[in-house]
Amino acid sequence: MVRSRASAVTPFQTASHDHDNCVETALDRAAQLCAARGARLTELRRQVLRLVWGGHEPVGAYAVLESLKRSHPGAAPPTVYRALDFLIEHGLIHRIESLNAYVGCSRPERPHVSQFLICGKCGAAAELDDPAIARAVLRRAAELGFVVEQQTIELSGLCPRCRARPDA
Amino acid sequence: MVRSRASAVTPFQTASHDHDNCVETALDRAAQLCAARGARLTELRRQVLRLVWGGHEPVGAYAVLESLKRSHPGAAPPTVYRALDFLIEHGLIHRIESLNAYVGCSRPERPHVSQFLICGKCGAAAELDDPAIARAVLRRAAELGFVVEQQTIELSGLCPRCRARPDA
DNA sequence: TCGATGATTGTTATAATATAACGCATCGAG
DNA sequence: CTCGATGCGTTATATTATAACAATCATCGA
Ligand SMILES: [Zn+2]
Ligand SMILES: [Zn+2]
Ligand SMILES: [Zn+2]
Ligand SMILES: [Zn+2]
Repeated sequence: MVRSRASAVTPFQTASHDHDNCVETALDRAAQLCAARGARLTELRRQVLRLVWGGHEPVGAYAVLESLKRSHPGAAPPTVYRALDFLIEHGLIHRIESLNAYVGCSRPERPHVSQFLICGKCGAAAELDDPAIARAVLRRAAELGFVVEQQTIELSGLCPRCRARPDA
Repeated sequence: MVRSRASAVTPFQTASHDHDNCVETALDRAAQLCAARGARLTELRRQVLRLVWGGHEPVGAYAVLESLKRSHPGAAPPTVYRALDFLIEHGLIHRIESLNAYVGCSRPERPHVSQFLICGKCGAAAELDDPAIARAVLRRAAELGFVVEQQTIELSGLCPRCRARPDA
């Protein structure tokens, strides 16, 4: 049996996770990517991206809006939705359909399909890029003559940490 | 290699599909299932189920409401949502998260996980019950110590029939 | 049969999520 | 500079879903 490489650890964050650094890294990568593509990561979009990256839990558009108003008093729903649209188009965040919420993308360098594990207890969402799942899905679709354009794969349940602690 | 049985044809409907019969069968099965479980498939719930089964395209709650009003003038949003909740609880319909819409379940006899192929052109949704996909998903989750409670797997794209016709 | 009980439905209001439409500002190419 | 495209402000509205409480109905034991 082939062993996973060291990088294939849990995609859920551990207690020692340095999230401030995590967010700064994500913002820097976003700036680089947008520059490379000629896309404008304006200050507004950057702030929305930072707010979506506030944690590893998906966050709703109106929650982003409330936070954004602190630094940007005139913000209204279109302000946020337009920024979210931009960030999604450029693969910097993903939309979680089953929650009507948004979460930062962990590998924005290139477009990809991903799968999400979403903990119902702590709210954390882990992004997977599992070739076996993608392969199984595409294989079956191909057998049926269906051309897949977009995949929404969201698994809700209990993450390892919440499973370990019986309650909270 | 193991060959699929004859029943494993495309889950998309063909031109010869007798949908009136399809709906009646679904309603009869629903009645039987509810009777066996001691659940009450009231006339209201039965009508909502019939409306959701109006086609093999997922249908929104407010579209159901508009249709329902013809036979049930006093209907309001809670009327529909409560019926939809009942039907989902008993596995008679599924909710499509990526569309905020509802579609009849093709195999309501027992609870199951399913995957949906949704055509962006004609709107049809086909329900799969592919063990390979389910296995790949559960396997990866288990490796990560994640307990899966619910699966949302929705693939949008182009169905075989729409792919065949270049345009419409 | 009667009435207690829980399930179902009626009704009104409101919450939560998302988009339409239009105008102004800004930026960069030519 | 001027034009055209993009970004953003602003107001209003669309779409999806739920809260809360009253009225009615079904069922079943006393
Ligand atoms: Zn982090
Ligand atoms: Zn049919
Ligand atoms: Zn089903
Ligand atoms: Zn189609």
